[in-house]
Amino acid sequence: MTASAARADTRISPRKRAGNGAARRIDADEIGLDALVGHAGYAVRRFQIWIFQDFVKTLGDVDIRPTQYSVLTVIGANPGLSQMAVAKRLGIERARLVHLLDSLEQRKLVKRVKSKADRRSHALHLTTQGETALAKFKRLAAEHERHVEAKIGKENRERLLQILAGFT
Amino acid sequence: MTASAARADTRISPRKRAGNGAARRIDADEIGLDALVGHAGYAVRRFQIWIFQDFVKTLGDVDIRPTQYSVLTVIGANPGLSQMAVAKRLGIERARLVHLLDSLEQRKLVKRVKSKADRRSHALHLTTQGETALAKFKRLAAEHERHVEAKIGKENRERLLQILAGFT
DNA sequence: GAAGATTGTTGTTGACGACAACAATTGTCA
DNA sequence: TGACAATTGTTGTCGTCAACAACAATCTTC
Repeated sequence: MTASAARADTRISPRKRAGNGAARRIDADEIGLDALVGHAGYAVRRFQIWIFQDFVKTLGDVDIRPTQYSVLTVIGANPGLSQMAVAKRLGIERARLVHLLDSLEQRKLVKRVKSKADRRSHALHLTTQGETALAKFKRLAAEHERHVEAKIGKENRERLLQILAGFT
Repeated sequence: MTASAARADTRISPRKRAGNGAARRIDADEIGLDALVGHAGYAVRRFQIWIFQDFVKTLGDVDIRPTQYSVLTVIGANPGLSQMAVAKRLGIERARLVHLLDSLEQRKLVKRVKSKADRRSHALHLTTQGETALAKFKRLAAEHERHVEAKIGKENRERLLQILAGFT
């Protein structure tokens, strides 16, 4: 590929010409993205930021972040799992999970039970307090999910989940 | 919502029962996620991690990360933009953009030109070297995009871009 | 001309992914 | 059985990234 062939994508958009010294004020929404549009990664990143912020805001009162929620959900659905198993399932490094569990255990939502079968590992359980708390978190998470629906549309959300089902 | 109603989602899956002391070995792919499946944010996060890693790997030889690529693309398509304009357009904090541009300027891909019109701001331009480099980056990014197609399917990728078009 | 807003910069904080090293324990296999 | 390799939880470091806060220089507005 030659430089002139590349220049076809790189050429500045015709509707403006800022020049070297900057001329007039330019709004963010009139700046061309060119090749950036059409990149799945960029769209996904922006969407991920939006969805993340809405989750944090919606679960703000209970002070639960997405990763913490995923850990609680998996433990709640599979009591007795080891830290390794949870980390593998969620794609979290086991080193990172240590701090997450430290925090959740400090808040009395999770407890680490020394495993009889394998004395290296811990069996993870929700506390009673953790179970009732998780129930509340799930209600708030469902509310957040409705925000997503309102943003991209009900059918689009379901289609999205279907497309990305292989990554869960 | 009562606690018993919540327990319906929280109940452990019937096909295993780890108990409190851990019993047999459990593979990661047989751990139930329950409510986590059906959360758009979780699926998007996992997908975003995958796509990010593939981008970094595919553009590994030229040592360009997704954010750097987006900055170069926007500057290439809109020469003369201020740092504020680029930051706003890409949803990056202007404080963060400073370091990104420091790195790109050090690699002689971008130059900050003192603006005549507004002496507070810098007009951003690609260097000649930066333009030819960006052309190569775009070829590699296109290759990455083909990886995405191979992963989720051509039509699913296009559908995804369509659904998320509002966030770009 | 004074007051307020904007731009680029520096710094801090915290979440997060990646990696390396370590002790305790378990598994393997010669 | 005993030596060696693998696993588990932990600690630590490093770099990326979002979110703030503060600041000097400059522009805008009245």
